[in-house]
Amino acid sequence: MSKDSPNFRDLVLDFVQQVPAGKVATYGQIAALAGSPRAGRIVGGILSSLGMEESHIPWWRIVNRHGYLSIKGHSADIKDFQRELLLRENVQVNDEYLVDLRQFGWQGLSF
DNA sequence: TTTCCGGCTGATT
DNA sequence: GAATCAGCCGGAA
Repeated sequence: MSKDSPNFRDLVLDFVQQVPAGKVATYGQIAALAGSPRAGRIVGGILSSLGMEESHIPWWRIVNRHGYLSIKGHSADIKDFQRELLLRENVQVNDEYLVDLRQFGWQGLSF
């Protein structure tokens, strides 16, 4: 791997940080922006690997294509934590950990 | 180095 | 809408 070439990881993190508060983005969205529309799973893997250390990255604003908090985390309460963070940003999350992408989907970039 | 799995997505059936 | 297939890139074994 060349270190002078921007990896997917770096690009993904950069885009995730550009997600405005009160909005959520999908893995595919970020992946597409990073250059690979099918690499959504990589985005998930990256965010999970980051952990809370990279707190400057709003990983909690990343949900899957259905608006579901697909985060796996190391604890079963991680989703509840993410839900609270989103609710605090005026993002409605129901009991199923589902977000209404029609309303909060981040479509201010490619859409 | 190779191989396999995975927090996904889009297209097709 | 649900099920299936293939492609994407990274990390662990």
